[in-house]
Amino acid sequence: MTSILPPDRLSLTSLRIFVAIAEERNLTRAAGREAIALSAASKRLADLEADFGVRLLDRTPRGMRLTAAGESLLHHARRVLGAAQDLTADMSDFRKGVRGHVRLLANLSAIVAYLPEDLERFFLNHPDLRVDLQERPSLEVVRGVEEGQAELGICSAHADLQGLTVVPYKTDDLVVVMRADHPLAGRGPLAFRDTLAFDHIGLHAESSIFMRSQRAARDEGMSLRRRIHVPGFDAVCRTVQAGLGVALIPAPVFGILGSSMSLHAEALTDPWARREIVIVHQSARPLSAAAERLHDALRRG
Amino acid sequence: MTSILPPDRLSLTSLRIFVAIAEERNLTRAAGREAIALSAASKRLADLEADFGVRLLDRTPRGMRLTAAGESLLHHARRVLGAAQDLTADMSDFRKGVRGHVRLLANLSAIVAYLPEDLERFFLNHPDLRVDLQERPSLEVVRGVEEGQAELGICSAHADLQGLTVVPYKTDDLVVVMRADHPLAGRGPLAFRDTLAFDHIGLHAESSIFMRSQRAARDEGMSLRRRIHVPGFDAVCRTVQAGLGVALIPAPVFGILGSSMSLHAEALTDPWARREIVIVHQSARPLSAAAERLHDALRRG
DNA sequence: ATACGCCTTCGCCGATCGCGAAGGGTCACC
DNA sequence: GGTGACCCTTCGCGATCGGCGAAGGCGTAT
Repeated sequence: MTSILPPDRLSLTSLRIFVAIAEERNLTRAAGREAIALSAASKRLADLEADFGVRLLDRTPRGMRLTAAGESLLHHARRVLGAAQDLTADMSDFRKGVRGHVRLLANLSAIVAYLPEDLERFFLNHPDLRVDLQERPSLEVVRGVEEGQAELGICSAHADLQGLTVVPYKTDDLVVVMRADHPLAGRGPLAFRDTLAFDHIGLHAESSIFMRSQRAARDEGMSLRRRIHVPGFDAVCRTVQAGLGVALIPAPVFGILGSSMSLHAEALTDPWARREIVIVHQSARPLSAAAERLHDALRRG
Repeated sequence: MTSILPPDRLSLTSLRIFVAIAEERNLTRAAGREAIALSAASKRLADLEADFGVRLLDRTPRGMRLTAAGESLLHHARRVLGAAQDLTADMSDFRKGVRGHVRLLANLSAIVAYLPEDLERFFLNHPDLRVDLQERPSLEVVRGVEEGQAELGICSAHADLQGLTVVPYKTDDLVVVMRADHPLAGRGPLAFRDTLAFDHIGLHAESSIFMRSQRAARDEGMSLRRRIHVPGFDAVCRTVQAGLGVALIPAPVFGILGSSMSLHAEALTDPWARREIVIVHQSARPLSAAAERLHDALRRG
């Protein structure tokens, strides 16, 4: 039974140097890049191999080549170093006077439409707090909060929310954006059905807007003509501007992006176009002081 | 401009000890637990605080209490140490003779229905390879492969697969499971519509089976009566057995779980009940030798 | 007041780490 | 087939780091 060597004997410096060697495939260059003597780098590598009992690189006359074990270590080392990097970055914030940190997951609509102003106001009142905001599709927001990756989540209300505390955040309405010269422009509020004759520009396939509209198309007994998926509402709008089709976006997003691009929007009359956006957190664990503040601020926002 | 201190000055040992202190909220006990002298633990903690320039714990006469910065560090430290743990575990495999490691993401259906036998056969031919298998909903399988978290993915074919190389893996058919005394039992192949009068037991909301059947319900102009979501097909079957409703599961899964639970299954006639399951990987990056082997084995499986 | 629990500081010693120098391969080019 | 250009490894030395136990400060309990 070879006991797994405790993570102790492992040094982040060695990992960093290993990554450099693996990337450069050349000890000399790697040592230069890491500002360390060639001999020291060599020793660290040899020690790693000795500790793990595994050859990590095949030495060739003109450099080094990763073994399978080396490939695996490279992958893991990057993860470890990335996590360490995040750690120091956060600590550095605290040193600069930050007094609290909240991890927040939110869907793209919320990030584009509502969070900027709400967070701005929040930071005015709490300059000493910081928010780590990550974009996720609504379903993954829920998962992330359940798993404790983040304390707070913002997502559309239709995910499976049991075990979480839910408070309403915003209500938003989807609108149809199109070029000003589009046949549908100026016709007033539209039924989703009316848009099905045209190509739709969508976010990535996990987005709740896309899933929703696809379902709605089925409900109409038709299928959604989606010509392209692009990342981000700005890309959606530019694509619409290019005349590739129409798109569904939250009304506030149109207010931000659409006007400056001289696009046109019509309201959508279907009931599902009104979406409830909520704030969620684990019911079991109490919120940190910082998260509590943010939660309050968003709820009142 | 305070430069972020490089991850170098960070020692995994210090992090481990910090975690112990934070958990025990008592230096003496933490030092005992980590088998280190009290003085050494104290010094490591002091050094951490000095390096980060931040107070991590408030000293009270009866122990220690985490500050906000300490809470944050605890979170990060756990991540870093977890990653380091994974690293050493994998390296330990290699030392024991493993010659390759493949990270594989798959949806639950594949994991339950097909992978066990295919992997068994694979390991017979390749006892020196190892597979890290993680369950994800199909959409996240795709994301994981795109982001390089795993080399190979197995998912249903309907996700957005551009940029990935796709080969067919299996075709499976969904069946309706129910208790033997259920009204629908023994009526022969069913249309999904016929099941809508009864409660449905579902996997978590991200599962493609659930999303699919919900869409199908809409297509029928009805809504799915879902009484409960449970994690895992075994839980689904037990819930069905308890008489809480019917459920859709892949036919092979019924073969494995259903019979021993004296459940009954009927085929589903709707065309969407036949699902294509595929193997995907990044087209851009070449597969490692080990992944190549697994890919071949699964494809032929 | 005394004793106890909890943390910090200090001085000493052994282990670790980095550096430069020396060494030994392979390949390319005369 | 020598010679030089690379590329990596090994070795010995000095500096630094990290651990240990002893001594000390501080608050609380008795």
